[in-house]
Amino acid sequence: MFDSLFSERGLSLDRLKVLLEVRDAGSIAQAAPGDPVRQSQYSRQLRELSEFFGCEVAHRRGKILKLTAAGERLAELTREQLRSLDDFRADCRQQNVTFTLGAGDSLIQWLVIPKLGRILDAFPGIHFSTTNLRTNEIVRQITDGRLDFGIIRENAVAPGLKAVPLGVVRYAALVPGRWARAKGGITLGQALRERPLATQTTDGQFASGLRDIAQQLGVPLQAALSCQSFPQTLAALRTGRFWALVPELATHDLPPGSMVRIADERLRQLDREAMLAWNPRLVRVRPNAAKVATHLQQALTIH
Amino acid sequence: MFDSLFSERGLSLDRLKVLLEVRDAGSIAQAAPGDPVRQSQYSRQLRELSEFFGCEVAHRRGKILKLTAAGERLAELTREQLRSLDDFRADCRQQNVTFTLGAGDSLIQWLVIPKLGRILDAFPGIHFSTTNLRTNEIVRQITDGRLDFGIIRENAVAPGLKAVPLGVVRYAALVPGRWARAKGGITLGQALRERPLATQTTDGQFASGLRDIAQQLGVPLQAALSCQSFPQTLAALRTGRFWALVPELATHDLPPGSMVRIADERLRQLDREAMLAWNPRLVRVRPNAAKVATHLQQALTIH
DNA sequence: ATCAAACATGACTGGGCAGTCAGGCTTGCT
DNA sequence: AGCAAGCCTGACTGCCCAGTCATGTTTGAT
Repeated sequence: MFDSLFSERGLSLDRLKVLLEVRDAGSIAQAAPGDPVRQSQYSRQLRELSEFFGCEVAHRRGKILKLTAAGERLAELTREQLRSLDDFRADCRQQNVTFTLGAGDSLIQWLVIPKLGRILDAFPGIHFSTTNLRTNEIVRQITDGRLDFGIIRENAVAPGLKAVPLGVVRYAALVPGRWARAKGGITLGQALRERPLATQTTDGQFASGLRDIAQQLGVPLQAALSCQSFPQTLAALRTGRFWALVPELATHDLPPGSMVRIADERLRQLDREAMLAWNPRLVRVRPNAAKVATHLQQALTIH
Repeated sequence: MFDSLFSERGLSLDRLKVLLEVRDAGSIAQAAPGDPVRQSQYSRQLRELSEFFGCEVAHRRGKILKLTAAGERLAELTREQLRSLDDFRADCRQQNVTFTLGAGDSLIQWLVIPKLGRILDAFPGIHFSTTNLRTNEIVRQITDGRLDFGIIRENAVAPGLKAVPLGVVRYAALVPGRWARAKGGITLGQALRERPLATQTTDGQFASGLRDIAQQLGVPLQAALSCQSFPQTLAALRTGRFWALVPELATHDLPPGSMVRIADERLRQLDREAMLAWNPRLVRVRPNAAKVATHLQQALTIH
């Protein structure tokens, strides 16, 4: 199909553009004012178009070159085509101002959303859509292009993906302030043994780490309240009836002094390195994607 | 205008055509069946289109590549554009099956028209349009592209034009048969001195040559009937009341024996070399023009 | 687990073309 | 006649890209 258009040389978008420029300017000289070099190139390119289409697109009338009727038609046809391509490209770029970002629910709530304001300030017209996903699903969707960015664990980065570190996500063990004041303090072991625990149970790696800690303390792990997300555990904590383990980032949401933090080095076992990941194709295909990635890394870095 | 389409690489008609081929075939593998070399090229070109437009035009779904919605739109847009260009080109070629040929009236009547049948047989679909013009006007119109071919004098060929010889146009002095039979023959001098002459007076060079001959014979030149064209002089000859000088080619139009030819070597001074001329751009721009030129030369050659 | 199909990517080559340089020709004005 | 503007053409260079070679990765079927 359309093979005859490609079996001969002489047709190119550049040449068609020159035809359009000459038509709009009125002559080669006016299309390339004071530039004999471009003037000679334009002359040649118009001739090549004439030879390709088998009709003159312009002819000399005195000193001045004028487009023929056929040349005028070709120029208008070209204008429509270049406009369509330009509009299509602009449309792509318009639609592609929304970047999608997947992360765990708590990271979205306490890391991403608080910082997105700064990112949007830096990129007027850019939008984000966040998606609450598990790490393995994030990896899958980034790989096949359904997700632009994701925050995943360091050890989940797949080959082929680009990832940069965001820092360490830490967890804090909090108990209601009045519990701690009544007893003059409470240890992690005491809390696990004696107090009702509200904990997030859907994150396999977190749950596994918590089991390890309980085992090290020789204490059975029994959640009084199993929650699906850390925001839910924080809500439980606020009732004053439970203690909880929550991301360090979430502690900023609590009134100062309302909770007391249990200090225990074993909690470091729950720490995880968070990475911002994306598909390298993204930055090749999408305008601004590389800059957005850079800004995301800066803004989302955990201190 | 449209500068952004040309300031970045990655857009070309070839690539757009590949997109269309992949869309119509359903996959790269089907667009390039059993051809890993073209398969890898197509893959690359689709990626370059994606990078240029800032959106994926295709994505991998399992083993198979599928065009995205954007890719489908771009493919359809491409189809329209290539069709427009193809139609425009076909239209040019359709319209440009008419070649224009200018010559003197007598040459058109006695040389061109009788031979055009053979030319048209060789080029089905080709048309001619003849125009009665003077040599200098023929030269002018060929030069600025308003005329495709012309039959001109050898000494009128302008630099820049292409010309091939057609042979010598000769002129014959004919008198009504009964005049010659009554006197037992008649010389050119006698005819000029004693008999009413019908002659063509608009061709400067011919008239000038005739004056020269009369002067050589010491006879005043007085045309009894001044005609604008040789067909008119032939008509006058047919009345039996005039003798005339007409192109040798025209004698084939007369009934055998109706006229008697005056033999005189001085008539050779009226001979002229006829050339078929055209603008070299014609054969570059117009399909078939080179072949048509060749056939014209062969068909119109004077023996 | 193995294999073939489908696609992707690195690297290289040669041709085409944009861009450039130099100079010439034609036209129109003075 | 002389000159400048507008256009044309030969020739050259370097870059881009189509085309190619080789190989790798992913996916789906067996």
